[in-house]
Amino acid sequence: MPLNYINFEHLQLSPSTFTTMRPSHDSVSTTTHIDMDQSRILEVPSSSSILNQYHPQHQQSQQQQQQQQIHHQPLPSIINLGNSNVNRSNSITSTPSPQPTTNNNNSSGNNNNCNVTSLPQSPPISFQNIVVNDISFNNPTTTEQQLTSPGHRFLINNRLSHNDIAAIATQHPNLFRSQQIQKEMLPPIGSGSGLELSEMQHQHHHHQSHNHHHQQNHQKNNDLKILQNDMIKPANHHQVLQITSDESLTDPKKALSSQMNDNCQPVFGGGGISGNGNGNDDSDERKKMSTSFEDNILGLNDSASCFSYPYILDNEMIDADTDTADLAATIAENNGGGASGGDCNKSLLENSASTSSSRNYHSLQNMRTDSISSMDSSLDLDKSDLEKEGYQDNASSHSHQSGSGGGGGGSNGSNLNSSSSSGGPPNNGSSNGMLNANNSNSGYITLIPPPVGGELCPVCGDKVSGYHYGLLTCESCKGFFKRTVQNKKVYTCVAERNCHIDKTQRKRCPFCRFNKCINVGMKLEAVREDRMRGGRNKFGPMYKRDRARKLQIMRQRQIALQAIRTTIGSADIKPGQLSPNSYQTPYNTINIKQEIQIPQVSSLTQSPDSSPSPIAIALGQVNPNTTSVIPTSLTGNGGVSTMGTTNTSAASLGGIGSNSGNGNNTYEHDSSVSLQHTSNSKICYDNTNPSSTADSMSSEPLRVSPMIRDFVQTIDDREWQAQLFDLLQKQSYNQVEVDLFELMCKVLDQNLFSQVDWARNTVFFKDLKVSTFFVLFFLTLGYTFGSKFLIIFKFGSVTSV
DNA sequence: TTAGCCTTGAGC
DNA sequence: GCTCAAGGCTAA
Repeated sequence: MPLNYINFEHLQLSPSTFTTMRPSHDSVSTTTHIDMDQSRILEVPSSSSILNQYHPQHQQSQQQQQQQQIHHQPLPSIINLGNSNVNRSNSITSTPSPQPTTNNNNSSGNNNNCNVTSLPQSPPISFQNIVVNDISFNNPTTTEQQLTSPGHRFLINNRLSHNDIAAIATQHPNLFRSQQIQKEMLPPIGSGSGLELSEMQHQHHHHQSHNHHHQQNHQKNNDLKILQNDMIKPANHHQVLQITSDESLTDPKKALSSQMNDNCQPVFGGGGISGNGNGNDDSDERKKMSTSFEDNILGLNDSASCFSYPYILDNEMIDADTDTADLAATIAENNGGGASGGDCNKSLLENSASTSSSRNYHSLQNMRTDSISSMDSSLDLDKSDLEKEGYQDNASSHSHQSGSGGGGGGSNGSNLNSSSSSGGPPNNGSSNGMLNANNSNSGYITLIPPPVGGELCPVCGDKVSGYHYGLLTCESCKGFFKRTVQNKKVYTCVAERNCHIDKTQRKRCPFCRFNKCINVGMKLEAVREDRMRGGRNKFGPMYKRDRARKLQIMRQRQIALQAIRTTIGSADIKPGQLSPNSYQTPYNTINIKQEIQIPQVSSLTQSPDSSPSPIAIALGQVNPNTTSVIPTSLTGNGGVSTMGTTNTSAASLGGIGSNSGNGNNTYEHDSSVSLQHTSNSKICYDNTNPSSTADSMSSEPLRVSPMIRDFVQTIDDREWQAQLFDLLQKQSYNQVEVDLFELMCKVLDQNLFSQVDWARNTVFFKDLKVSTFFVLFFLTLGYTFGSKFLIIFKFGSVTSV
């Protein structure tokens, strides 16, 4: 029996949609209007919101007044798009949280996370929630309708605590060479970049009826509505929504430039909202679930029926991300290729959050070269391979074993979860989750899997209990998400909608919690409209691939790390020298950790691991609002031009510079953000048009941080430098923030696998057993790459090498 | 309302 | 038959 899903595609706007729950306390509330004609978000007192709904003229009048009031304001962050399907004569009204009137630090652990808080003029950096704008893609076939789908912005919860950052700054001064950056890197307690969701408008769509069961359980709740448009209210009092021009819609770079302006804040306003009177009879008004990317491409289309739902979120972009990742995985698998580098063992990081399911994979895909492919194919182990070597997919078996008797030994002793669960730091050596160098006769290299139980919920940091609604979450967030969606609950944040959500505070602000759920990738459509129990849904294959992907990524990274270890010698690198004491993890904890903690981020062309890291953001490499690379320029010779700074968000974030010193930035080349324009049923992907990337790359100046620049400049190997440049160019085009360590790992991986591939096919090695081959190879590699490793560790603030 | 545990059932 | 991600139940 097909499962039924909530369909977010077809929404109807009705007065009831705009009914909202008022805050429990008496506070000032405002209403955000999105005037699709004027491309503005306006805020008026909420008391008029309903009136506006029934009296458009009144609303229009108010809008005009508001516009007059705010016209003097410089255009702030421009992010969102309306849906072309929406009758633009309709003004959409939402009731955001009350405007703060008093100052109350609410994210430092006090018990009231929703106290009214004043809005700072320039919100400080928060590493709790970072708005990441998704990257658009250059697809000339994208229709306007597709392009006017929700703006694709994301929040990533990188979960670097303030203490983390402080520790990093202390122990890795090289990462914080700029005093300004250091200053910015230490966010004031209680600060937080708000999170805002882009939303879209939908028209009510005629429903398709589907036969289904369990209709008796439908909850026909016409009163409770989730006004996710609450989320769209910018932190700034006078945010302006701008419907991006057609030009910007079709050109991600121009879209970017249209979205950035001098008043960029860590929080952006959202776009249009959708409403649904929800007067639908669920039994009759079934809707065909929107065709997801996976449905179209991967043939996973379920004949799901859905009911309309009053809130529209950016879930489809998350779908797109995941699905794209799936596609990428599929393509890679079909090509016999895999990925280089990849994730590290998550359980190394006791405090890490859950892993992005596909993030690293994408980066690996970007890294892949032909020379890697053959090697990848040899390393591309499927689940059966892993199990053959003693690995078990603990996501499914919850059994963690080291294979082949290597590592820490025993059936469970070597997995990192054991060390993690014991409260102590992970073991060093082969049992610490890195590659187990035990080369069995089969040629497989034993790896130690990342236990699901060791991962943390990306929403609250609690223990993950499994895949729930699209990603690994804890049981409580699963239930919370389910209750919210099923019951169409309306939440209101009485603070700034950027409440910190963790295990201890997750109850305090359901609005922000749900917001976070959405932004980390929980999928609304995974909640069954018909409440049917049991069974599987369409995400099953995605979960499966995600697991396999993680295993593969982890494995490849471990191989690379093992190469480093073999080359340099593990005795020379002590974990304590490589990571903050607070984590006691080997290798570059900072980057690995951040990489792990960044949850699913939607992307079509960018790799998920391209999400800006907190370090990078703090370093000014990216604009957390826009995923933009701070527009320093790197030429092929490593030249940098840092132009004048302005009061852009980048500058406010300690950015190195901007591309314009006139204070009137257009960010013409700072093409970090564009809206990922999709619609539920018409998702446009450009995976088949690599030329567009190449074309743009050739004309696009390279923008990287000074640290990256220095790194590249330091390399004396021209070939290697060229490779780096190529990578930077690709990532720059793809709006990918270039993380230093990630970059180094990628290059290292690329070189490693290239050399492995080369060596494997040489007359000297090809007849050797795999195990023997690796031993000899790594010895050779150590000689060849020695200097490069030194460079890497030098830049990784490892001074003892 | 939350969150831990239980039941269910499609997919393998 | 097993897995596991859905929804349901219920004590707190």
